[in-house]
Amino acid sequence: MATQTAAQRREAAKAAYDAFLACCPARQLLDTISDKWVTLILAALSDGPKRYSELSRIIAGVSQKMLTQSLRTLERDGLVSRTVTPRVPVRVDYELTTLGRGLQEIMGTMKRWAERNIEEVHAARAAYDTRENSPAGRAAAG
Amino acid sequence: MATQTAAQRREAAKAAYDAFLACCPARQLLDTISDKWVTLILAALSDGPKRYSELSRIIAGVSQKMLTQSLRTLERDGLVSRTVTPRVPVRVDYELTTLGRGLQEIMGTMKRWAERNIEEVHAARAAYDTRENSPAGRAAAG
DNA sequence: CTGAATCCGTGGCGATACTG
DNA sequence: CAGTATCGCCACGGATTCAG
Repeated sequence: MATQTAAQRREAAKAAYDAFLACCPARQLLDTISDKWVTLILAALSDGPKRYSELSRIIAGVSQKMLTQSLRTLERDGLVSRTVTPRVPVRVDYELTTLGRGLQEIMGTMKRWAERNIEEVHAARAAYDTRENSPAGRAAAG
Repeated sequence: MATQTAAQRREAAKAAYDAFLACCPARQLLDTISDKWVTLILAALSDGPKRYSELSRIIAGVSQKMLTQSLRTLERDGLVSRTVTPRVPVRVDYELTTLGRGLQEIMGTMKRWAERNIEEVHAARAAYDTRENSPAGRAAAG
């Protein structure tokens, strides 16, 4: 019998859960597109290839580090392609792959749902924030 | 004109971008569902209402803090409803709202896409990781 | 022009202890 | 049972600097 069932069992369950999540395709997808810069890069590339400096200018608020890092991840995942043209100042173009365009369609679906339902969410937030100050609001009915 | 065009212009652009993103419905949606625990809670509630302790047990790896915090956010956004039954030990049930079920459908769409395409992503990663060690791989064609 | 490497501040998250 | 409050860690992102 384990001397420390409580803490250790919980830890084991957590580890199992993490392992499950690490393998979960949906989780991996979310980890990708939940990145702020990734979504902006995909959007910026939606109307054709762009150079590194173009992306940097279009996305504006992004740091070099995050732009490069995000592009690397996207390239590694096969969502964008990277083309180097070795001129005097080197030129690098990034372009969506077929897989990347497929991902954009998913994001388009999400975008449409969000735009249809965001007002309801905002209304719910407003109602919640109002209710939190009134005492009887959160009491329940038996 | 401005003595510090470079840094300040960049800062202004960043602020404008942040403001835009703060209003972007798709961004808000992603901020919600990109949360690890939120997705698990929504999944756990997909087959009917659950009590706080049930959720805590089902999700296993979650801390009380994050479970409560995530549930509060979901409630505030109108995605789950919270019902308090004031017995001797208080009882609280959480249930998906109509809006929450709508969100689940979106997540189902994402899940299906992820499962269909995850192998291609993994293949791309494997190819990338292999290529990064070979010298000629990332050199370009002019 | 494109990118790698480094330092460092911030905040999210988990663990713990306490309450009604 | 269902939270709330507090603290510490550390991963993430930004700014900066160096390089090909």
